[in-house]
Amino acid sequence: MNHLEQLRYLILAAQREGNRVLQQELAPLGLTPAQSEALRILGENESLTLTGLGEMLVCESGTNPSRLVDRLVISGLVRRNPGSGDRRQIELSLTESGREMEVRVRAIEAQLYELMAGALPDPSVMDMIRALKTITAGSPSGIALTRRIGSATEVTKP
Amino acid sequence: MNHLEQLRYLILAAQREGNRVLQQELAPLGLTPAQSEALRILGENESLTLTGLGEMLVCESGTNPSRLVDRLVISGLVRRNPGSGDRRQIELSLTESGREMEVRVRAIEAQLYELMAGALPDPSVMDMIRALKTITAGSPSGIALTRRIGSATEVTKP
DNA sequence: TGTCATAAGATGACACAACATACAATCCGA
DNA sequence: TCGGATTGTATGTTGTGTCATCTTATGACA
Repeated sequence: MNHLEQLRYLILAAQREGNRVLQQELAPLGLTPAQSEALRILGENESLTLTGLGEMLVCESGTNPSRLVDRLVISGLVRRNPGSGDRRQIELSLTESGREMEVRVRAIEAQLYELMAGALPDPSVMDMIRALKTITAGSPSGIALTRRIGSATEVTKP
Repeated sequence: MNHLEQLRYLILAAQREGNRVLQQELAPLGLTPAQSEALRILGENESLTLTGLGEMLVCESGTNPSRLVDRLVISGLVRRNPGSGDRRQIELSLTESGREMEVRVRAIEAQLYELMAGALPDPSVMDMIRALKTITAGSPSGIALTRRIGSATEVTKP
């Protein structure tokens, strides 16, 4: 098996493992990893539209996350508000319960990152980030992530 | 967004992007990436059982790939043979058409690896492999990959 | 040898993930 | 301003991906 093939499968395996761990921790909250990603994004961005959310989701990049939001609405974590202005749009916002859940999600993710920090030395992390950025540059998921990072730094800026 | 969070999403994005490219190339053959992985494994291992195949699949690690095989059988690429010995088992083998398809899949994967080679310098690949191995060590997908690499080297050995 | 735990495979259920299509609201150019 | 293109959302379809459960065959042990 050549090195690049091995790398491809290792990336798949790492993704699966991260998801598996996250899923185990999120299950008691009745959440899936995809739902938690949406919650985090909605926690950081006030009144996104459905398309706006879809453009920041790394999972489900490309299509609109209508059904993902359906389940969050059913769970009482998200509200669909009629768009101000354009009547085709909806504006998404976290409910009170959704905001509480988002805090718990953050704590669970922090646990995962501690686990990763224990397994990976810092410089190795920076190297991987650089390499993976070149791989994903220009791809739908890569663009989604860039948009998301962009919006996150906006929030932390003064 | 902290570095490990970014790494987690980059791994997800890289996996999605690899899948997307592969899917585009495989679609004309009527195959999905998961199906192509199974074909490749069955091409390298004679008369695996369903569980045996499942233990080498990085995608779908954990459960048995009964339904994945269903579709390959329907497409006429794989045969389910009654197990010799244990009557609960089935033994999987590629049909003639399956063997041809597996050759074409190999060519398509080779294209993808050329694409990756163009984007990633060699030492960076080796670094990532080392880092990702530590992340996936002991996980179901990581174990599946180890098993698969093990069986592949067996084949190329004298 | 009878019985009970275990293993292989199939299948039901639910949630993605990616494609396509449908429908209504908006936009834009003649 | 009218009519067609475009956009935002919803939904149908197919194929995973994961968990749970079922059936049958095997194995182990009293």
